Amino acid sequence: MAARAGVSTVSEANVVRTPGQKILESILHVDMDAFYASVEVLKDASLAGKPVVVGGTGTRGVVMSASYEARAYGIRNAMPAVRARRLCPDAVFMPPDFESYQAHSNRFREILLAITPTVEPISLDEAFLDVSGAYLLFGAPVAIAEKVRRDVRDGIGIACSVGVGPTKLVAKLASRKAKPDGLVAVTGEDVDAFLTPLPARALWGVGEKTAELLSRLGVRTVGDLARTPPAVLARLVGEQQATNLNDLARGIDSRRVVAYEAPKSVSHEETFDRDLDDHEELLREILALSQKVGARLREDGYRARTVTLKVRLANFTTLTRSRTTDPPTDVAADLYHHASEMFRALPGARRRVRLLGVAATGLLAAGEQQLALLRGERWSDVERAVDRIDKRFGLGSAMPAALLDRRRERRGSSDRG
DNA sequence: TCTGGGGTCCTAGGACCC
DNA sequence: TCTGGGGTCCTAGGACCC
Repeated sequence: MAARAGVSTVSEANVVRTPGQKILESILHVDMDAFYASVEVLKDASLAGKPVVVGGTGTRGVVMSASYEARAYGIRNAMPAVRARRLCPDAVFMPPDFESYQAHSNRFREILLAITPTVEPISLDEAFLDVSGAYLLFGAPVAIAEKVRRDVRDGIGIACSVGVGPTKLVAKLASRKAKPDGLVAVTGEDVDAFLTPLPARALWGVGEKTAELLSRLGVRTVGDLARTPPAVLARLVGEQQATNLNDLARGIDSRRVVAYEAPKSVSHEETFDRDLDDHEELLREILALSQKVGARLREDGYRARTVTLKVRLANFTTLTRSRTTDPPTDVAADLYHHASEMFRALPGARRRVRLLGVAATGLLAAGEQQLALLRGERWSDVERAVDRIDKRFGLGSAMPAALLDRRRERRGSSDRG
């Protein structure tokens, strides 16, 4: 892997403009390589050089991260675990350790913030940087990209790949090309040549379904897409998406790097090891999910206007039901009240359920709250007290009596909490 | 091959209001 | 009597991203 480092680097001379001229290629996309798997190797050095897979330890898991040694066997992210096992029976399968990933991610963010405040985290292991204001301190974008790679490797011990470009899309695609452990910079005049040959699937917003629709039109590459009139595209994918795709394909992407955006929803869901059909058991799961969502809302200081229940049946069909509440709430008892009512109202009782989820949307920050908190105050106080107990004695120290059975049932099973 | 969990965004129809 | 137009909100479903 190390042998590939820096292979595709475009020389700095291509990027720097004469003084006074704007440096256009100032967006960096930084992406740590095989992040979860790399953290597991840091935690246990004996895993180094082995095929390591995070996820897929349960009966229904998918691969969440695979080391490059595992990828050599054809193992990919989001692949069902059973298939990954078949491809490489000797791979080490690890359950995810999100606390550790979060800690390494915080460190990652600190390293990036030491370069510029304009850091937009995309996930735990990935971020955009706008370094147009960092020239005097750290030099041209490509020099900064090299510094980021050094700092991340020295500070965390994990390799990362960096893409440099004039837009988010180009920077993102450049970092993908740079993987693993590399750096690719694309200048403004090279954007067309860079984008045109890529498969349409590479673009943001083109997934499996859209790629299939496009291929029926004979559209396979980004270049094909750029040549397709938006009106033709619109019949397939809708007005908005058509304009969006046509712009991206021609290198037009005006999205800025935004350091912080308020969350729009908070949710928890769980796929069960086996399909459930017992009504009481399902209601207990809905209560447990409501508890988690409520705790998150209070911790982050939001109240939700809308509660959504998600139910995936054994045959994978997915139903959602949502309800807008007045006043907004951060109280788990309220979330449960609505979610359980919506569950009971579903047609066709006694169906086998594969997954349940509870989501809170229409979030209002504490500052935006009206004074209309007349209902729910009592429960809110109770749950705040539970939050304090959890903080002192660990999550789950205090819980509704209805959940005690659930906890006992799960002890000693696959549940590690 | 048999499909996780956390999110964002879009579409489309219906209700409701002016 | 047989039918407006626009705006906004709500709900259900689905594609997509990491």
